[in-house]
Amino acid sequence: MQTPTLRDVADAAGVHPATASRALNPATRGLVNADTARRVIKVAESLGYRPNPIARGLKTAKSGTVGLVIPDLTNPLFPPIVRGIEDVLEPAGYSGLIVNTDNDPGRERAQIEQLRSRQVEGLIIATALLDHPLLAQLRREGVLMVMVNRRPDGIDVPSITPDDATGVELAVRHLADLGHRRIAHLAGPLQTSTGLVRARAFRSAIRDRGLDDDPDLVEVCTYWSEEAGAVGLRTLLDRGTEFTAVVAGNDLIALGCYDVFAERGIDCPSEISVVGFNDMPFLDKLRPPLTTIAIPHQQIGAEAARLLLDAIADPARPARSVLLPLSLVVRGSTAPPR
Amino acid sequence: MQTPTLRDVADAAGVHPATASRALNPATRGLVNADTARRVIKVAESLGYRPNPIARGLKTAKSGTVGLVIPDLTNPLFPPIVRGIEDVLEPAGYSGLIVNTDNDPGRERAQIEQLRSRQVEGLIIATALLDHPLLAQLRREGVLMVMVNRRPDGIDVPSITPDDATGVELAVRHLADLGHRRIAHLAGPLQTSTGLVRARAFRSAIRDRGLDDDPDLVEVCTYWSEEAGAVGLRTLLDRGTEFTAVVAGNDLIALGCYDVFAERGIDCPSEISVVGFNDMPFLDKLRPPLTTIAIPHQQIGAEAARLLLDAIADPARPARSVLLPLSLVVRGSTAPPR
DNA sequence: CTGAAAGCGCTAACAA
DNA sequence: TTGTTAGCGCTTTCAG
Repeated sequence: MQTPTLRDVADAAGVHPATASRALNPATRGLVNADTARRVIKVAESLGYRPNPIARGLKTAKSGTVGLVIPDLTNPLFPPIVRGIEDVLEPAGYSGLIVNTDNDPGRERAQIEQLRSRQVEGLIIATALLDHPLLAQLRREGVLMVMVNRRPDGIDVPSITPDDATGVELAVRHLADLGHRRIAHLAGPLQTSTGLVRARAFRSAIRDRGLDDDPDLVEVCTYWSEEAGAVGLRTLLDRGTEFTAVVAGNDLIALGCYDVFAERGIDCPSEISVVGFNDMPFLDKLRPPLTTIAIPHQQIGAEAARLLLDAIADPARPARSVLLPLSLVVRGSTAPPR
Repeated sequence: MQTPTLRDVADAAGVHPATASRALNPATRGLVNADTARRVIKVAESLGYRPNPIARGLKTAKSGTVGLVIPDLTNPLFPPIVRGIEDVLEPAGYSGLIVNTDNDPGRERAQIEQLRSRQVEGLIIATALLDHPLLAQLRREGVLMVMVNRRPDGIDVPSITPDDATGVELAVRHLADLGHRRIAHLAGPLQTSTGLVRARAFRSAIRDRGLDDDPDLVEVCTYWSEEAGAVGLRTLLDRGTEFTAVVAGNDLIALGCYDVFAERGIDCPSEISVVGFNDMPFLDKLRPPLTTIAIPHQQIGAEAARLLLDAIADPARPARSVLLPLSLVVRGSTAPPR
């Protein structure tokens, strides 16, 4: 026999399907005679009954799924976020549908379309969403959304982002405490909100501490990649500006610095200290282990899921946004200047 | 107006919903007058009609989803696999529902239960599934499955696994070619099929090439972890057995070796060469960059998804199993013995 | 080639 | 407290 339906349970328990439905649903169980309920539940168990959420969804217009829109699961940034999301979705009876957009606006659009047709109840969006109009349109159509890692400006969507400014501040303070006065910044692309926020935070952290605020100490990388980081550091070095430490826009950019160190025979940390950003896995295995700012990715995911679940429960509730605190992880790539 | 239904389209096109359904479904479009079909399609487009897979699923008993059962998305092994899976699922109109089991048999059982109630059409299983009976039961109940990274013995389920034996062979050959004669093996836990297969392959590769086949050269690690790898190497070293190279059960174990090298002032590769297994991300950033065996994780995922899709299309087709070839990535941790 | 009718499994009024 | 009825959006016989 195939998996039993509600009808089978009802028949076996000698009640009407509607009664069985009420008995089996904790929310409506109160409407049913306790004995009957018990009996129905027992029968359901013995039959191995499993409710069919699809059928339920058809009726209630709730699918019990949410869409997770990420650029690329292969980017080490995202697995912990997704894990955090799943961890709160699951106990709530929800499942996440993951799509990878590779940051291609066309795919993004198509994938979101897909998700919507699958009747997801909301979207957790971790992509850059270059196609800003899409965001606005989704909002207009009443699609529930939470943005991760990115605060959409000019549009009222709940978001959950790391407190990048304070993170940069942490890095600068750490270096200043070690005695560095001339600290460089290899910024990420300024079109990305992260790149911009961090670069701005860097300048103000430098100024706040009265360190050398020299525009030549900032170099903008064209991508968030090792290659771009290497290019950036080379430019900085070739410019002849003096500096004893660099705050990298993220860990990948810091990794690019390592390449340049090897290539030019520069010793880290004795000649140049480096601080990364993100705390990717295995950074502690590098020589030297990379000092970096840790982002609580999993919590970010968890928080995002909570926000979305809240929005689903009460769509009218105003959009909250959360800023998550970061922490400094001191390893071997930073030391006092010599 | 809410998202339009098939009825809306039919009304607007002046046809019966059934006709609209036929026109919109490529598979049944032939049953309909070409002109009518065109008209319906046009109307559907202009209305922004999106079919509701849930409703369709209710009727056809197909959900368009498959379950992905993995231990922990946070383990760098799995993201590429999942990505590979998604990449073939998506164009086929399927979505993957991911669950993390943390290798807890109870959770695994519950999660699979969950997936089944969500009417997944099949399961891609990447966990150890310690609870072997569960596997057998699922088979018995006709659940379509594909195993990843693990060949279930004694049970007829399609699987897609890396060709570990040849991988180990590759590593041993590489070291032998460099001139090593006494090669050690830090095996992964022998209760895991991977650990066992690799350890066996090691012995036979050694014998095949006429190298020193000394049981003292093999040490079994209790986990697939750095810590266990470090412990293993220390044991090997303390035993006093001579060796100039080690084949690690996986990259994490190799990383553990790096720790011991640092701790005992051993130079790699001049004193001891190391080969890892897996080619995790960022291995090229280590000092020295780790030579390792690369597993085509993404292809594994893609292949697994294809297998499952095939099984869904034709459940009667006999279980195929695929062995994927590995490759050697030579980096800086291997050199001729001195 | 198209329409009518029924039903997938479940839930939500409404009535009894 | 329980049963009746209807219907979510779609597909699929079966007629016409």
